[in-house]
Amino acid sequence: MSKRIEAVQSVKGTRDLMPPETSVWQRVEEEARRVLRAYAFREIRTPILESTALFARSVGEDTDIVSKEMYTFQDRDNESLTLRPEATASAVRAYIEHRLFNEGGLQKLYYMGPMFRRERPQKGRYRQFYQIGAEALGSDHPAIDVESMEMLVLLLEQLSVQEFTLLLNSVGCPRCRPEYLKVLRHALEDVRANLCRDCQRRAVTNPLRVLDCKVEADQPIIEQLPRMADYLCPECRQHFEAVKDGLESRRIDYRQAPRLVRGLDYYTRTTFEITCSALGAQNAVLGGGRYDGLSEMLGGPPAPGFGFAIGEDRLALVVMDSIAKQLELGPLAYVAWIGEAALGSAENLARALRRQGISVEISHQPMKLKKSLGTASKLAARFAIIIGEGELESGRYQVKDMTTGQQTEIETNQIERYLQQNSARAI
RNA sequence: GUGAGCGUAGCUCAGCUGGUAGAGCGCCAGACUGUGGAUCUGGACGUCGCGGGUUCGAAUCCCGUCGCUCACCCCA
Repeated sequence: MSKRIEAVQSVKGTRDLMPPETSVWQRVEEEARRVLRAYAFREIRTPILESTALFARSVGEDTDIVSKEMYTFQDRDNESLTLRPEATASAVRAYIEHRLFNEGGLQKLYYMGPMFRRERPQKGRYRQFYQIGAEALGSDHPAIDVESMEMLVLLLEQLSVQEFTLLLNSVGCPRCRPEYLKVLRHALEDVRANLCRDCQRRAVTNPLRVLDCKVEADQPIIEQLPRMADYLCPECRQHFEAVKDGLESRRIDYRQAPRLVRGLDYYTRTTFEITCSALGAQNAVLGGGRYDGLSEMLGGPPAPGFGFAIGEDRLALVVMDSIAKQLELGPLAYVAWIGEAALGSAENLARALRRQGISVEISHQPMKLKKSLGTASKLAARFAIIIGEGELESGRYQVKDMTTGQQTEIETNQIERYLQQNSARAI
């Protein structure tokens, strides 16, 4: 007996994006491109596959991402390759490789595409996920930080995202951060016993994480812990103040988040995140910050930078409810033909309209008119064009507006114009 | 990687303490042979996630496995 063949399914943590969801993604990407272009960012496309060393050196050997989440394999010539877990490293690598620093001034680049991290999937977290990111390289001016955040807030507004919070912090630089960590560790030793179980562990493994604890009972203790902001060196402090002033003068709401910690080693000074309550546990829609030493870590010249990544999966999730329905547009016209004699004329009309970029659907099989209109209705077509014996003879086709039920006879060569004029919406 | 919950028709789900499957929505057809969305009537559709075990008998109980969800962790 033959055994039933098991259906192959998508691999864990990856998924197919299907209509109507894809129309939300298209909307998000269109708007992102528009806003990025408005702020003079230009697109780059880097490989998804990179040398493992790139991420080890930039993101950091000891981070979770590098130490346990990367898809890494030996190529046939034994080179170690990795599916990118993020793209800032790639962007900076490309910046160095193509000597963009020789062009002087600021280089503003953006990218979008899939990233890979082998984590346990859950809502808003996938093994293949998508980011839209941008990097501004070649300046450490605080206005870069402010302008980027301004742009992101604009993007969210354009996408009608309602409830979001901008969280801001400074993680200092290689000069002042170690000093703070020492102080924090010391402070934690005294209060450790009173913290929750998780924090007792974090106090040793990753003291910064204690600051991010959500347990109610721990909050009073955490409040009392030393803050990075109080240990910034003069330069970092000045930068932080300038960023805050910039946001305030532009009327951009933010919340200072002394506990906001980012898990990548290359961050310096400004770090930020925008969260959305609608997302649940994985509530960060986007995040980023400054990385003034990254170029040098990757063998390039000094080139301070600021960048961010938007979690497209999460942003799409937030945008979904509000606009998914209104984005689902059917074809502008459905061609309903009656009888084999009308098929040729119907196909000619469909082709002519389609060549003008008008979205048209047509049946390749004979159907009763009733069924044709039912299909047009189901597809949410705006118009149905009816072509039968009478229409063939007169050369005037019936054009029915499916929203009003109104029907008009239109000269064949006038149909395109009629459709354009009588539809308020885009093709 | 750890812990918990869940996988039954295309979708949302019901199925009590084991007696080999049901509803709503959707789909198809007809009432209505060139006019859709409403109504009525009829119809099709299930590897009960997969594999094994217990049993006379398993969607139901047990074990394993895959997947999803939630939390931890981490981050986008």
